[in-house]
Amino acid sequence: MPLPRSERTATTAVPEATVARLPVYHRALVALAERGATTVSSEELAAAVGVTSAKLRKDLSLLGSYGTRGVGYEVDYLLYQISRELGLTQDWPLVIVGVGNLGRALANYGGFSSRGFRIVGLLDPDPEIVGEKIGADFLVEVRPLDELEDVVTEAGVLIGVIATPAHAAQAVCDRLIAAGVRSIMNFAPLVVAVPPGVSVRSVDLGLELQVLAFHEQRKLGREEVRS
Amino acid sequence: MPLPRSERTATTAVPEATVARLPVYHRALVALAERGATTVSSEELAAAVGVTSAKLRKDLSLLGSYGTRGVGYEVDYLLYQISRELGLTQDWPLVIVGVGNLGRALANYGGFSSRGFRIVGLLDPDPEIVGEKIGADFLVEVRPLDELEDVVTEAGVLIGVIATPAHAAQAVCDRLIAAGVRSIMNFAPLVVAVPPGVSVRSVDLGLELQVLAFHEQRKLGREEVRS
DNA sequence: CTGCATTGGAGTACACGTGCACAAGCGCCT
DNA sequence: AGGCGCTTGTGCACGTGTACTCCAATGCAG
Repeated sequence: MPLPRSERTATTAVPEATVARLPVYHRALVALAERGATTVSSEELAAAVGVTSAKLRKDLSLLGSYGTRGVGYEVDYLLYQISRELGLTQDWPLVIVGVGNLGRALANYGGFSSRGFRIVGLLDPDPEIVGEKIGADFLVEVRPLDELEDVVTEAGVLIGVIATPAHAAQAVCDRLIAAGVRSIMNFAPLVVAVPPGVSVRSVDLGLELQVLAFHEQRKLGREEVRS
Repeated sequence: MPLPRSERTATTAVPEATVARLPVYHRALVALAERGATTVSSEELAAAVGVTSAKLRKDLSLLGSYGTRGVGYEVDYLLYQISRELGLTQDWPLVIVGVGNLGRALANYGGFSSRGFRIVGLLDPDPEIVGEKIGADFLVEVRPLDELEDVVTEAGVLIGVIATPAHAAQAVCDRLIAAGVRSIMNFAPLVVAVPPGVSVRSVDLGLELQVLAFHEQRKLGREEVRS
């Protein structure tokens, strides 16, 4: 939704709204594959992810004509195609800056490695944390914040995760970009400024709750009126 | 975007897209207030949150005509109005189910209490974790999962947070709703099914990264073509 | 091999959200 | 007291995304 117009590649033009849904399809397909399903109809898959079947078909048709009429989509094949489109078939090294509670949660989150994301660096300024080994599978050692540029350069990191307090976020963001990172995942509760060409996605945990509170308040208001 | 049409209240009709931006405005205004600003123009505030000034003004005008022409918006006053609209002026008790890394991160997240959210229950099935005291300010004790219904009922909890593994999420969700919860914040990587009238917001950490990977792959593809 | 039922894919109409531009209103300065 | 400049608020047109409908392709059964 941010994403300046110029950024939108004209090559195959997949709408942003569709891109946002592709990972959801991917997730649902993985679940189906684990359950042993070989084929799935647009109707079934749509129900599983909570969209209409028409939307699902339109989304998938943007990627190509995978799927056979009269039968549906072959789970494995579709899964591969979506993975390829999302870039999940290749290896994405990433760094996480800030090893607080959230940083640890991210480092321990199992859903990364299975999707091609590999944590190659954990960085924190606190000397007490530096040296600590974190992560369930790959034991990654926390390194001092000063080595940020080294880690990024050595491993060719293109994606950086900011899990620092708000006051440190912008500085970290600038350093990441200067070192060569071009996609930022920001968990700090502020809008980070980036030069054009750099993608940012922000997730603010408190922000999501506020949206829920808004709807909840509306529900309460309506009930009062009704009574 | 999910949200069935019938759900959209006709009372004052604030578009969903605007609701999603209000917390961002709120956040920026808090930062401005801390910096000592008394008034702010739509241009300034828009720049701070990364939207156009027209969009910002239109959003704010939906709430009412706060702000004086020729001057701008009074920070404190606008902050109060947005807070009220979002329901941040009242107290929202909430429970967090699943005290893993993410659950801890949420429990320790400082941004909740200042926005009216109060964690009244931490629940986990693991006996080793039960009894542990978590949280920086309010020391909340982890209680066994069986007491979910008790906690929800006693404190009148309307908002529930699911921070469990995927396989446990749907069952927890059902129990929360049965106990009286009407808004679900879901961090488990799956789409939870809920009856109509219940709001759900899902945040999948891995999902966001996949969107970034998609854009990054597009950038790489374009560079290859160019060279 | 033929007919039928099923299902993906394309085309179309509509609604929502966005950006632009202008008018209305407030405060300040002369 | 009056005009001038600044900023808000809003009507309108545009583009994007979504929902709906139709059609043809395809597998399966007889």
